[in-house]
This record gives sequence, structure tokens and C-alpha cells, in this order.
Amino acid sequence: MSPPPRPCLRVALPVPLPQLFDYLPPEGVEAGPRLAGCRVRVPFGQSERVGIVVDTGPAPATVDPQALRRALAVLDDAPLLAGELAETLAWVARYYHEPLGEVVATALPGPLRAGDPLPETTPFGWRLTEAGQLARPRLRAGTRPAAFADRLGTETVAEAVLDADLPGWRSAARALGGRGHAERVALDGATGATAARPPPPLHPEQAEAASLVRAHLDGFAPILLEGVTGSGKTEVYLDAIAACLARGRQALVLVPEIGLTPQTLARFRSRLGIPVHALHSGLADGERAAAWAACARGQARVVVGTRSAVFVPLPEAGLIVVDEEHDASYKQQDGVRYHARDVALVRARALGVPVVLGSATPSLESLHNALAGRYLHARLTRRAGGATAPAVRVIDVRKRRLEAGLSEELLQALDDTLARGEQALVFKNRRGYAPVLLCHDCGWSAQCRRCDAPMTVHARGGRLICHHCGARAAAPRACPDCGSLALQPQGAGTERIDDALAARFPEALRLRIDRGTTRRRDALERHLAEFGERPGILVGTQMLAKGHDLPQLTRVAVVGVDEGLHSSDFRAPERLAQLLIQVAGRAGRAQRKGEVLLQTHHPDHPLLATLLAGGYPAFAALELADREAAGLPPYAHMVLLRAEAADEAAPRAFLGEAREALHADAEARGVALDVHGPLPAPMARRAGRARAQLLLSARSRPALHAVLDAWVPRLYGLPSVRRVRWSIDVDPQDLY
DNA sequence: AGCACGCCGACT
DNA sequence: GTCGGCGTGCTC
Repeated sequence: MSPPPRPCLRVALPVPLPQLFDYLPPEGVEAGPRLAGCRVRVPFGQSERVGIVVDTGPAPATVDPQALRRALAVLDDAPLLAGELAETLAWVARYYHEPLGEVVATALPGPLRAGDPLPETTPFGWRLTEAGQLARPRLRAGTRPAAFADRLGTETVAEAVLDADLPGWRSAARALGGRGHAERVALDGATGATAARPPPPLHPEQAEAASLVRAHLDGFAPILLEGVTGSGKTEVYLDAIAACLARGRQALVLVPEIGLTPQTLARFRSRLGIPVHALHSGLADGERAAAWAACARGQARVVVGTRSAVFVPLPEAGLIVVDEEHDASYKQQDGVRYHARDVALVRARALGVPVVLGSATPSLESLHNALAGRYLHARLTRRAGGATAPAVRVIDVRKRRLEAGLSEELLQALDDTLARGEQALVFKNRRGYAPVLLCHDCGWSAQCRRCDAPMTVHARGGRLICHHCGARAAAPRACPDCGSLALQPQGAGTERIDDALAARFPEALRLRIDRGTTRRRDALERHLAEFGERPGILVGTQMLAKGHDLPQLTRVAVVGVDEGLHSSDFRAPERLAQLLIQVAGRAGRAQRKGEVLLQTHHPDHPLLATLLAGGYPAFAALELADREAAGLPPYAHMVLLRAEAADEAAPRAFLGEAREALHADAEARGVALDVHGPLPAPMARRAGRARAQLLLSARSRPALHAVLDAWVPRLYGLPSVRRVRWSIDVDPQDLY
């Protein structure tokens, strides 16, 4: 008999390989189940990695026992990933077909991924000392120390609250602390609780939705909250969160990238009366790790975060909310391509808590589930606070003269808005001066050298920028092909529209908002605050489509409708309808009646007609019927295998091999699978790299995934695999 | 993905 | 004669 196999650790490592790695435990450590979920530092090839112990047990026979190396150290006293979260991450790895180690690396904040200890999170607060109380009247009014001292008064205020209330408080705290006027104290128990602001009265629809959620706090329940823009969905969330907190449970709120504003956090905090923890990409690494740790220890009771916050530990979970659930930013577009809304649903089920999906324009996937009775469905059809829905006017611009893409009728409406002392928004989903630079004599147009895309004209026609790879060039003065000087910017982006408005309304206040003018998150806030409530015209892209109450905004003009009507992507109609509704929702949020102007060459297009006549629900019903007839999601399920390489032929070669390998799997299983490709990606070259894809779709999700289970691991060993960068995208949102 | 090992061009 | 190109193989 051979000696009993030595127990070893099965470790998931952040490497793109579809397997676990086995190690002997560190010297003096016994391998046992208590190590599962702990991080370990291990030697890997020539270097070291931090991985997670998945389980422990005898080394499998497939590994030569002599080849086993010894782990260097166990980094956690208690499992960092355990229970439901560990199960969810394993589900993500299986469902999205990514190595577990990569999934874990995606879920953990940077410092924890690198092996740092879980940071201290004892909450601290500040209070004035007796000397500080005496000195308080002598502080010069308007200074930071004075504001800090006034905020403290006779209370002890949590640092988390100060972070939200008083930007720059730390310098004041240091100054007063140094003089012995203020002191930092550890908080215990109900940390930083303040009086919760009483909720506003809910209108009947809100109350009904709120009681539906309250009735389902005891177990898993997916609830679609479909509420028109301005109907007060947030108050329903807040009611549900308050009920969840009252039961002593934690609440997780996911918001789109653009939706997480200081105002949102302040509103949540003041209504709930406790610190609200934020988790988003703008935080420093240490702050993210601290927020994660506070969740793990149950100190964070309410967490508001963007996509990756769906992976925070929730030992006492009571509720998950996904706001604007249709928003595309929930789908990660590189690495592990998970959809945070879908992960939230899986977690809610595993945790046995309700999950509220809120939107004015639900994704067709969620709507389909609600209509099929798989989700509870609450509707808010009326705007809160007496605001009425905006009127919609279609401007038919066929055969009309356009100035920078704007019709005379539209310009007159803007004039009228300014004359009444109100604000207007001109929405165009294209930044820059013009999307194309064209030679009027020979038809040449400026193309990016590294992408299959025209370069966008910027700086009043002076510069060319590729929006796909960032390449920049000076605009030529003469056509490089024929030498003609008749180079004309074709079409109009926000910059050109803004120019035209400046010429037409030289006196008017204007503000342009797009990714060119407003790179940073807080810049949007700042610009809008500066603009204030004075009469004027906003010009902007997507960025202006959501969030932000602009009470003086009464007219919204949409000028880019036609581009959206002609896109080939099957999700384009859904996106356009959502965008139109969201943009229209900007108009007339206060007491003033709003008007939306849709400028189009296709006033009779079925999408517009349906949307105008029956709103989003009518559009969605029609679109769902189309999707069903065409065998598209949500009636079928898709997986996209992408490949790209500098070498023109490599992506197609790799995908061809992948297709061959698939054939064997699918045939063996007798699965009805549609395979398209290898095909060039809709943008076949980007940043100098050739791109191609293979699209799989099937009516049955389990059958599709059964095929993937066998197929994806084999992709790692295909002959061409090292010649390309490849990725697998389950439930792709974009087919390019 | 990283990192080593391993055979063929333009440089000191 | 070397430094270094990236093709191929491996990572418990």
C-alpha cells in the first residue's frame, strides 16, 4: 500500500486558466476545511500570487505528488469569502465561464486582491471638548473650523457623516484637535445615527408599491417597479430600506455609474438617519477596501454602489435594490463580463431576500419576466408632486432647411422658451463638431488609420479625433486625394449645435455637457450648479439623459432620433425608446408643463408612432412580439465568442477552430444551437487590430450552457489560441 | 496572463 | 562574435 495522500489546498488563482491549483499547506499549518475561503500566498511559476482556498483534501491523482509546491502563507484568520458570497462567486464563474480566480479578483477591492489584511473599520466620530465649546464663539465665521465646530455642536458626529456633510472637514478637525478643542472618539453600537427625516406622504400608487415590497421582506421575491420618470420610485426604495433596517437587516442599493451623486447619498442619509456607505470607482483603493470590510462586519447597514458593489458581503442582508435596472452600465464590458442586475437576482435568491428592480423603461428581459409572472410587478403611472407628463410634438423636417441640424421650428421654440425665462435642453447623442469630414468634389472622407471608422471633426473643423482609439490629427486644409479645398464637415455634433445656438442667441446663457467638456463625475454637478435656474439652453449627450432635477427645464428638443432608427443592432430600438423616454423625462419636473420636441425625417416610423401613442409599455409589447418572432432575447439566449489580433487572419482562424470544436459538442448533445460566424465584428478593425466573432444562440438556456461547459475549457487549448486575444461574453449587450 | 527557454537577424 | 526578435510551453 502507498502512504495515505497528504492533504492539500485547492487554490483558485487570478490567471486566465480554467483550473484550480493544488498546494501543500504552509509549514506548520494543517490543511483542513476551516481554510476554505481564506486567501493564501503561493509560489506560481517564477513569481508569487494571492489566491483563494476553494477546498482542502487529498491531491487528485492527476497531479504528480512530487510536483506539489508548498503555499507560503495563509493570509486570513477567518474565511474572507464564505457562505452565500462564495457560492455566488462560484455561480458567476460557472455562468459566465470564467476561471474562479479571475472572478474572485474581480469581486475583491484591489488591496484585498493583493493580499493586504482586511482593514480596520472601527467607526470614529468627533466631538468638541469643553475647551472647544468655550472657544467656539470666537472662531471666525465662514471658516472651515467654524463650520466644523458648528456642525458638531454638542453632539458626537461620525466621520462617515462628516464626509458627506462637510467636504474638507479633516483639515478643520486637525486644527481644532491640535489645540485640544476637538477629539476623535471610537463610536459603538448605533454609529452616527441622527434623526431620520420623516418621509413625505406617499401617493396611493407609491403606497401600494411600498406595501407590496413590505409584504415580501421575508424571502426571495423579485419585484419589478415600473414607474414613469418623476413618479417617485426613490421614495418606494427608501420606504423598503427603512423597513429592512427596522428588522435589523442590511440593504444594498445598486445605481448606474452616472446616478451615484453626492445628492443621492445625502438624500438617503438624511431620510434614513444613519450613515450610508458609498462604493464606486471614484473611491481610493483603501476606501473601497474599508467599505467592503464594513459590509463584511455588518457595520455598514446601507450600501449604495455601482456595478461592482454587487459583490459586497452581506452577512445580514435584508433587501437589494437595482435602480434604473435597464442601464447598460450594469454589464461589465471587459474581463469577467457579468451583469450586476442578474448577479443581484441570483444573490437575492440565495440570501432569501427581495430584490427590487426599478426603472421607467425596464429592460425587455425584466419586463418579459414580469409579464410571465416570474416577477411581481408594481407600476407607478403618475408623476409625484402634481407634475404632469410633458406634451410631445413631432417636427417633420423632410425638405426643411436645417441649420447645424436644427430646424427653424425648433429654433423658434427655443426662442420662445428663453423669452419666458425658462430653460431648454437640446439633446444630440454625438459629441464633437461633426461626425464626418467629407470632400465635396471627390467624395473622400477622413477615416481613422487604425479603425474602420470615420474620424470625428472637433475644434470648429480644425481637428480630427477618432472616438474609438483616441487618435488625433489636424484637419487637412485640402483633400488629400484630389487637392480640392471643398472639405465640408458633414452632420452636427454637440459642439456645432452649440456654435449655431451661439450665433442665433448671442445673449443667451448656454452650457454644453458631453464627455469632451465634462470628463469627471463631479464636473457635471459643478456645471449644472453654476448654470442654476437662470434662463438658458443646455446642449448635451447621453450624460444629460438621467438623474438631475432641473426644475426650470420646460423644453427638451431631441435632434438625433434618426440615427437610432437605422442601427442594425437588434437592441437599438429598445435603447432608443429608453433614451427618448429618459430624455423626455427631463422636461417639466416641477409645476411647469413640459414639452418635448422630436425632430425627425421619419415622423411615421412605427417605433415613434407606437411610443407616442402608447408610451413605453406599448412599445415594449410590440418589440417583445418582434423579438419572439425573430427568435431573439429574451426568447433566446446568446453567447458571443470574440477574438482580436494585430494579424488579420488570426481571429478568423481561431474562431474557425472554435466552431469545429463546437460542432462535436453540440452534435454529441443533440442541442438545437444556432451558430453564426466566424464573422468580422461590425467594426472589423479597431486600434489597429482585426476583430471577429462567433455568435451562438439557443432557445434553451440550460442546453446552451451544457454545451458551453464542455466547449469553453477546450478553447484554451486550440492551436491558434496564442495568436489572439479572445473572450467569451454570455448574454452580450452589444454585438460588436 | 507572465515568464522562461530556444533558435535566427543587425549591431559593437 | 553578441543582444534580442517573438514562437512555444508551462504554471499545482
